Amino acid sequence: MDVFAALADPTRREVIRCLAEGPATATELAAQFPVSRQAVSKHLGLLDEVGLVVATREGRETRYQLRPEPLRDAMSWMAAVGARWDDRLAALQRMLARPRREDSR
Amino acid sequence: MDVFAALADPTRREVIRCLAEGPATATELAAQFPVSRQAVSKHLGLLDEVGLVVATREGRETRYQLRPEPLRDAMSWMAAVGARWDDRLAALQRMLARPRREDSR
DNA sequence: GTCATCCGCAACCACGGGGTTGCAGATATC
DNA sequence: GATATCTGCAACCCCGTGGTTGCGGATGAC
Repeated sequence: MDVFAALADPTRREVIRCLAEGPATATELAAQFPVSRQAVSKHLGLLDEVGLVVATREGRETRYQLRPEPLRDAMSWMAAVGARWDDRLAALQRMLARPRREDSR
Repeated sequence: MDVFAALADPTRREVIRCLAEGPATATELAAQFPVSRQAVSKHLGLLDEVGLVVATREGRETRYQLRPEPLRDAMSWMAAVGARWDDRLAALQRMLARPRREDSR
């Protein structure tokens, strides 16, 4: 399962959107979704495998936190593909290719 | 089927990569893949539905051409999600949000 | 200690989608 | 006109996966 496949599911994208506003547990997230806690938990497990999320256990609950780095990889691929067809994507590609160290957050 | 789902399949991504180097027909593409022509044709049909590709019939063959606009939409979503977690993604989001008219090549 | 939560694991189901093969239609080529 | 390509449509198979339910194990509250 790669990043694109992880982003393919609408529920998963919504989970990501929620996590973008702050860390949360599986049950908290499941409360705002029409699916069961187990389903959300599965999605979070997938997102964790791909690296889009990190899980930290605190007592009896585990908080999930967004990790946007894989998104940059995906965007890099897209920018590279579209670079020779779209000037703005070419500009984005140059931007993404430029390595920096003071990255995430 | 949305753009992310379209990008989820590795074969489809490879097709897109090939089309980035120039238009091609289904049979031409199938020649460089381990799958049948029909499979490639299906993928091209999907990519057409999503808008990542346009098909133009010339005589008895149909050429497929890349159309990178949907990629920008996808990148825009990702940038928006990661914006509050990553400064560079925030910069990209500002860049993608800026509307222009002299777009796709 | 007892009870209530929160969680993960496992089994199970249903559906979609990637792949194949086969065939019929349309277009160049001779 | 006869033939060879190029294509699209349809039927079919199989496996991955999103979803469910049920259960048992940890942890916190009383």
